[in-house]
Amino acid sequence: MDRRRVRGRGSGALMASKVVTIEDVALLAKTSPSTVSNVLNGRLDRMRPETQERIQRAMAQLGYTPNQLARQLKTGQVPILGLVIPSVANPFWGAFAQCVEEAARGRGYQVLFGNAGRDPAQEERYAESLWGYGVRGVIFGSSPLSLDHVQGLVRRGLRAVTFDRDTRGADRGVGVEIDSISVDNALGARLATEHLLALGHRRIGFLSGPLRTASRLQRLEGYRGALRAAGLDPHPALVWEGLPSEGFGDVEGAEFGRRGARDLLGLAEPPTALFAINDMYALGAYAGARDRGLAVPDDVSVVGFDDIFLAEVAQPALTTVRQPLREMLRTTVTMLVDRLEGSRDGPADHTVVTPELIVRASTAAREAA
Amino acid sequence: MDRRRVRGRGSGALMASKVVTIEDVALLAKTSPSTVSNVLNGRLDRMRPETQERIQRAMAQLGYTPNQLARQLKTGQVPILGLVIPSVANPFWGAFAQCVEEAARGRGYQVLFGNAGRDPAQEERYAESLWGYGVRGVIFGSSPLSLDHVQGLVRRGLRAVTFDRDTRGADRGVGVEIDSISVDNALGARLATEHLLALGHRRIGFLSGPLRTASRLQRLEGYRGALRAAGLDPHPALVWEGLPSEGFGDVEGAEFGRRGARDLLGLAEPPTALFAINDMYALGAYAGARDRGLAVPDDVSVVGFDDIFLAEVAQPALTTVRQPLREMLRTTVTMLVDRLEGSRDGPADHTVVTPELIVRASTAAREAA
DNA sequence: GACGTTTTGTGCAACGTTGTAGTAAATCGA
DNA sequence: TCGATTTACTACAACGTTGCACAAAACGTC
Repeated sequence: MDRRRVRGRGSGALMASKVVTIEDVALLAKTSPSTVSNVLNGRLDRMRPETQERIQRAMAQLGYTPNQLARQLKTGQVPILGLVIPSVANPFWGAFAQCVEEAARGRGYQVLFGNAGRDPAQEERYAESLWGYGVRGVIFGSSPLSLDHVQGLVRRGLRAVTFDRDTRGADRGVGVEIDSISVDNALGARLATEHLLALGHRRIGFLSGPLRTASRLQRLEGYRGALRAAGLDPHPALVWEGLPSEGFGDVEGAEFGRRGARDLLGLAEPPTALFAINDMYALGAYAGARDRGLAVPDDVSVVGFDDIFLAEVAQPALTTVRQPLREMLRTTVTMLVDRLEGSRDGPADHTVVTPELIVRASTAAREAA
Repeated sequence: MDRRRVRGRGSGALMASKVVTIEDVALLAKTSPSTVSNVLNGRLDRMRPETQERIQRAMAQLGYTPNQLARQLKTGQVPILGLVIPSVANPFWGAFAQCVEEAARGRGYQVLFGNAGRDPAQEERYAESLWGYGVRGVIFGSSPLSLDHVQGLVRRGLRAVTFDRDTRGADRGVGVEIDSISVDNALGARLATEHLLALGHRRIGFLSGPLRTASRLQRLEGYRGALRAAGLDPHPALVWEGLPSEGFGDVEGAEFGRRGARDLLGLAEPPTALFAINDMYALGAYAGARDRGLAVPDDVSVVGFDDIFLAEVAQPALTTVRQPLREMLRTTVTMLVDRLEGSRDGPADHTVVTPELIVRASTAAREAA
């Protein structure tokens, strides 16, 4: 009986499609699958140029594309990096994903991404499924405080790098290797706060969503530290945390910022400046100020964090704390791929990058009221 | 000799990692790989509940994750949808990717995305590599005018849907099945232009990057049609196309919009209103107007296209033509998955969705100058 | 022309999973 | 107690590729 393919049977219901295999190529080129495989893997010294050329022609003629699934079934992994982020719909994470993809492409890897909305269960499901596809390296963008949910996978050999999430504590607990990279969040927040203090502001609001990530807590600390250093008492009422039941504002960051600004500016003694947890919140704060009939920067100064490209285009251009995203992610990808390919080993690396304050038009000296 | 794994050899240099296989589970559960496979595939009627439970326990204990690579080697495909877009860094495409991911998840698929920057060669490389991973369904977001570069793959069985790109012409040429979905671009542009005309504007600029996509040309036609219908002669000088040598402004849309607005508003007879090819351009146009010392909407009205979430937050809130992205992409994913799973067949489907004008604060009646 | 040597090419057993075709064990009817 | 059924489970050959170990030419060399 002819053993050639009979596809599309079974319960799976996925449809048939004709696939050109290495064997078809070998047949047409009058050679063996092994030799074709040798061509694919660059072992050209093991054949006559003439043979190679015949194979190349056959491949082109049949439109052959190697089946990566089968190819990597032997090695057990696949040149894909997993990327777990809260939501690509947020311009910050969009730019993030773009930078990761560029850096990965430079190393011959592709990127499989998932929006996990900072939900540990979702992150875990996601990481599990990546593992199942042979993905052995994952970048976690701003995860929840704990990484327990991926420890199992990491123990089994998953290489991970976290962005904006210091994993030093986690390491000690379980002896597991997780690299991390982040900006010095406390410093960034201090820079922003000191800038506002220098402009004469004394009541400075802190505009954040839920404080359940390491980076947000660090920014809060930086803000408080700067206030204390200036002899001011950080007032809890000026810290806006949203409602605990709600999300992190990853999709609706601007909406959160708007509501928060409206709330803070509606206080009996409203702040004269706002430090937002990120640029989307800050841009939302513009709208919130407008809702209260206040102008930026004349009535309220606003500082953001991240320096997304919208910061410069915004009206007025946003003063913000810049994270050098592209460079950071190049480093991240390098760390990860080096570990995957075995050229780096040893204890986890925790890179901390220095942020920079970019002064634009959204901050002004407090009117001598 | 023990045949258990010896990994990490070979030239590939990809590192070892211990992998739990179906056989390990079978061993621990004192049963056969086949039975474990039956559990995995829900054929529970073929075993005692007790056996099933033993297997479940073994899987949990070993932390077993099925190897999708091997699993799908038989079926030849994988529950992943490919997504080819210009750039995730652009908030529109970010939201786009998010919607696709949500819809795909609802159908049990994941999304592998790539930024192709509208470069046909890049798109082709990308589609090839997706094919190699067993991906049999791809969504193309706003591709170049021609789809020749993926025809080969489509003939081999790739299922594709294009967004914002009518493939009717392509079909006739090669008899290949490509579904498409798009908004009625001409109508959207007409709506926008008529709105501006109704406000009394007579010199209306058309702010676009290179006109090398179907959707952009259609929008231009809609704009021209509306002008003609109002008895006006569309003036070529009012159509800004950027420089042909440059990109499409997918990453730097706002920057393009800013430059274009600056150019148009610097004309001897400047327009009093601008219709931007998309919202990022429109937001950039705000900055361009500001550069010229003009205010929106007092001195210039601006209309965008897409209705990205920033449109509402912007200062002033942007009047724009809304594309119902979420619904469109749900339809797109449904079409694609149905084809993949064989529940839909027949000739290509070309869905055209009706856009809606959302009037906000960036347009105003022309001052009776 | 018999022997090494190099060059060029091939056979085969994996990789982890699936589904069919099968066997073994339990149950049943008479 | 014997065959016939049903139930519970398993053997095995794929899927497309890889890389080692091996084989067959081709080429000296004396």
